[in-house]
Amino acid sequence: MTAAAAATDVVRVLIVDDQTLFRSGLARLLATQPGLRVVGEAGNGAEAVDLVDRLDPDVVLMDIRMPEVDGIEATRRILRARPSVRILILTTFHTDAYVLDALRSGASGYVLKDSAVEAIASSIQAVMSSERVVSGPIAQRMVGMLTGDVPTREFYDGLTAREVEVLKMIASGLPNKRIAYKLGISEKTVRNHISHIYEKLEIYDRSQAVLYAVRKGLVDL
Amino acid sequence: MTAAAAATDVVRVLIVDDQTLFRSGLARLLATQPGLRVVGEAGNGAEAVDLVDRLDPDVVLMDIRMPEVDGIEATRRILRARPSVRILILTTFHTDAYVLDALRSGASGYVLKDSAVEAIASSIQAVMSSERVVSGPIAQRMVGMLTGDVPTREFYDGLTAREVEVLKMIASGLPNKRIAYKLGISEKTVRNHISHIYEKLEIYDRSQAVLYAVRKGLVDL
DNA sequence: ATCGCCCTCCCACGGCCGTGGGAGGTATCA
DNA sequence: TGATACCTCCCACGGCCGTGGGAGGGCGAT
Repeated sequence: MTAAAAATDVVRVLIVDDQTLFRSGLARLLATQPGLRVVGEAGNGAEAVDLVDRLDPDVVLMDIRMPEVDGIEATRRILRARPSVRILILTTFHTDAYVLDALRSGASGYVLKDSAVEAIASSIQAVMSSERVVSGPIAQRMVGMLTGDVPTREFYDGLTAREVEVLKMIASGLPNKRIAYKLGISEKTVRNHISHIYEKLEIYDRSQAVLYAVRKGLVDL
Repeated sequence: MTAAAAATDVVRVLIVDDQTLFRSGLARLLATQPGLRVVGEAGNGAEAVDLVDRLDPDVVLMDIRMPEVDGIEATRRILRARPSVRILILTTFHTDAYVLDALRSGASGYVLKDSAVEAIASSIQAVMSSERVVSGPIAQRMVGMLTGDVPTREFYDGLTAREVEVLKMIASGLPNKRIAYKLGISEKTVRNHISHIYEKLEIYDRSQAVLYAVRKGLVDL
């Protein structure tokens, strides 16, 4: 199947992004690149899953943040149905927490939206032949987090999984009491976690924690 | 001058956006639209000012959030040098506080990035002939805020200017004490403002205020 | 001129938040 | 088997935060 695609030497690409302008502009740009053919466009995750099934692309260029079904969930569903499809994440920032989740869900790599077309094109070719592709400075570290057994740590300045969990809730505007209730632990324990978070992030209060979380993409806006 | 452009019946367009992929994709798309010619692209505000001077476009498609010189400052500089140039703001969200500033700085209108090419094209034609152009639901309200004398109010759910000022500081992570100091007022007064803010926004604490501000684009990330 | 809105300031109170230090349990690693 | 790190819980304390109600001055509209 993948051999058939390789035989014709043309990579079939599906573009998924909720911004119409960006999506169709990218389609137009990629059409000029040799060895690529844009076979379709989708505006959300659900549509993407459906189109993959019908169009049988080799590579899916996938935006992460989308209404309804986001890129991560779409990646999971697509790979569950068709493990041979390569998925390449499109993202605006390299400090996006969702990129991690997407890669963990089986995406083959990610590229920044602030790239030249040629970079996208070569990344597509790369994921077709070899392994993972990442662009941006902290790329190596992120890959290490996935291939190596180093969990999520270190990307969040040393926060433990539990602490990240608490931080997310803080950044959703929840008071300590409800965080404690939701996690099924004491409120005192929550406060301990928070103290440790502040220490590691070198901040002083709740508001700055919210800002940190927003910047790291830990919360939906 | 503008008559000359109208005579040749082709609108000269300059595209300004820091995302390379989006920028060149849009250029490619607009090239297919009749009556338009993309004469150049700029990746930041400074470059935009320079290119307007050299390329003499009729309309500038301007992104707001850019590194270095942002779209608002670029709009001001361009219009100061060439008042006849029409500037059309490109934005992702219609709840972007910067859109207001941009329109106040003399931009002729704004369009959402999530639009079809045809919409962009017709908006360009519209600003060439007539007046302001806005897309999206709350469009009318925003225009009213500019043409009418209604200041910034109502866009921020009824917050007064002072309250917005305080909210911005909250959203920067400042404690009440420093907010009071910076504004040269008592800390008690700051607390009063904050209580009013909470009441109007129907929220309960600081964290949610930060989230509101972030969503409204009141703070830089 | 009177009403309403905004900004300013005060007192007092209760609650939430963050810190300090201590302590017990469970993993993993050397 | 220690050592280390994590998660859990406790007590106690001080400070910051948000609310209540009250009050005065300024400014624009009716």
